[in-house]
Amino acid sequence: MPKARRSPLTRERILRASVRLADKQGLDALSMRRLASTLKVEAMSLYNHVANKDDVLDGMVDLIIGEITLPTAGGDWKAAMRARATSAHAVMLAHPWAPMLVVSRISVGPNMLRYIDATLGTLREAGLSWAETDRAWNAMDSHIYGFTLQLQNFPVDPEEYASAAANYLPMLPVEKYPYMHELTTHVIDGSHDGTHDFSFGLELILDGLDRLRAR
Amino acid sequence: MPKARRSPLTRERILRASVRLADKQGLDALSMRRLASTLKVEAMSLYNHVANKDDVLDGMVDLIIGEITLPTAGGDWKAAMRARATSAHAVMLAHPWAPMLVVSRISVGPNMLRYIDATLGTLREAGLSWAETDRAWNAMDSHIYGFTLQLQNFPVDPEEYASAAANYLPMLPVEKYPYMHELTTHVIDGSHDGTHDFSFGLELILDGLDRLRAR
DNA sequence: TGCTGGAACGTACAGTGTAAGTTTTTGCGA
DNA sequence: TCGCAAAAACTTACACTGTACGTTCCAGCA
Repeated sequence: MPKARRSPLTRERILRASVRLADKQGLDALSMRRLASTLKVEAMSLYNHVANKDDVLDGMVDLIIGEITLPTAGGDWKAAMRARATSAHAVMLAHPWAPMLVVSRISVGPNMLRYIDATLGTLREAGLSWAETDRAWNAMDSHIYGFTLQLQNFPVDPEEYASAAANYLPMLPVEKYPYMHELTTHVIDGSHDGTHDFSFGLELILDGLDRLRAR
Repeated sequence: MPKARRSPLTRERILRASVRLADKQGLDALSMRRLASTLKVEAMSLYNHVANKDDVLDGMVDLIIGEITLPTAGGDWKAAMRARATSAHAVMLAHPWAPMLVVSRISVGPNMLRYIDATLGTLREAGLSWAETDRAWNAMDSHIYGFTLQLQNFPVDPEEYASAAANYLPMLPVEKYPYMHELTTHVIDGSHDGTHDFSFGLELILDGLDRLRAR
């Protein structure tokens, strides 16, 4: 008689479940007990496969970094950088817990290392010096993480933003905060949609790098 | 007989103690009980002056935002933006817990509002449209927060970095991560100090904005 | 058939934020 | 100076956290 054998717990399954849970319920909801329960297991059983909660978080980061499309050196470096930044941004929007986690720990997972190496390679082969490559990489990543983190405090939908702005307006008296007040009115009346454009800052950086390269 | 009267607890004192504790012991060490004990008081007494822990965190953010030197419109906008970005960066280095908190919550404290208003005003008076002002502000802040957050995972001291790099090198086999490997060797031998320069990315953005303005 | 190693389980502990109830301290009017 | 009300501190309690430690179960091999 074939007994219902429990499907084996693995590090892989645990990490996938973590990502799913954090995506759906938020990072705060990710506790070892809750994670275990989604896998129909007790909390302590997880520790047979992962070292501790930090290990889980590290694993989650490397897992989703693997979703970013890698740039390839040799072709149009600007297009490659634009593509990788946009992809990274999109991945982090799909996993809102990710940017916070990425910037608050040193990641040395295989996906992360490959991702960094591909980025450095593209910049270097585009003609930047090593120091420029390092700083260009850092500047672009600052934009990616900084922008994505800031975006998470804003309603993405322009209409939603307009109505949210209307609610905020009373907190912004003209005499105290004249510029915020006026900017907000422009958002409300639709003459500025208030959308923060990821590519705006990105293109400033890319153009600047291009001029650096030309010299 | 004059009894030793306890100095009165206030929201102000609580927030200052929070900042001090977080500066010294890190944000993780900031619990309501520990915070209370530094004030020689029980945890629940704090709730007579602050709504809850989130209120404390919000207050801490606004407190340190007040340390940033405000830009003023009318003069050299680029110098003003450079000064405010550098000041913001410096403040966040002095309070390493700050950037994380700032980007993970919507701040509407008086200091924050004044800070934003001054920034928007300077950009607007420099000749940018409202949409450009909004996006320029966002791009610069992305750099400030993103850069500062990334910096916190790196040893600040170049020598420290060089020796840390030597430790990392074995994790970066040439055949798998050729570019990271070579960059690391340059850091080790001192031909590139590995320092990530805050002004590098900032100037790229400022120059880009200047060209935008000129058009 | 019995043993062994691995994996899941159960219990326990120190810590968290904070609701609710109790006691102490303080400032003020009589 | 006294008495009292209100403010503020304290105490207890609860549900939750990560995880150390010890027990139990079970599949695969001798």
